[in-house]
Amino acid sequence: MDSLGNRIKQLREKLELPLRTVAAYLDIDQAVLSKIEHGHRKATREQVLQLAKYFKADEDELIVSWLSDKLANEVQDENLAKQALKAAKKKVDNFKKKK
Amino acid sequence: MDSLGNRIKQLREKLELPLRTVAAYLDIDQAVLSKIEHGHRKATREQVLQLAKYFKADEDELIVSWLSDKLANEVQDENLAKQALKAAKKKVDNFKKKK
DNA sequence: TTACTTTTGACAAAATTGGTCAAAGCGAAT
DNA sequence: ATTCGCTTTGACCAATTTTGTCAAAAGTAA
Repeated sequence: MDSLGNRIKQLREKLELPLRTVAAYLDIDQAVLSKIEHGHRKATREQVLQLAKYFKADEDELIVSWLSDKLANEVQDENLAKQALKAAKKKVDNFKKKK
Repeated sequence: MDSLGNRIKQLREKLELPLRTVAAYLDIDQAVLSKIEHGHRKATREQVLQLAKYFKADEDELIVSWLSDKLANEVQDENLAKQALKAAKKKVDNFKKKK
């Protein structure tokens, strides 16, 4: 699974579009999009959805990519990252049962 | 795996201490500690470490509890939570290899 | 009721996020 | 070597979120 940044960079380059064009569609400065592609900034949820639409890409795939970036980021430097992810999974499972 | 809040509430009640006392040790208002115990506020990393020390509890256990709370929280309402966690795990594994 | 603890909500300061803008860096074409 | 368009970087700013205080309300036990 790629980072969201890599993924949208691929998509953009396949169409040979400049940052400017895609950024305009998202209504942000191209600088921000550049940073998103490189993982120096996080995209917002809304932006991910817009990007999926724009590139006619699978929305779920991009969301998973985006979410997992956030998760990975949050624990990456932690020694206990793996255990935390495992425990988080259980918590989420449990939460789902309640509904 | 319990939430951090539950865990420290257990620890505090076993010693029959009021919020006030533990909060004083953390140098925060008891209101904040109450909220942390109930999961209405997140603790800071530093606070988790202080709590482990205070209660002579296992630091790693509390950190995992705290981290997994954060992770679970971030994806809890997402349909794709499970897939995101799975993908995050791979990303973290990959990251570790690089070091 | 009184005395103590806990919970809640309004508020404020500090930190983080999400953006703009301008300048610098890079590559390809002339 | 210069220029042209695209990309990257960094300084700065506004808006949002976080982290805490304080005071009052709600519980609880004597």
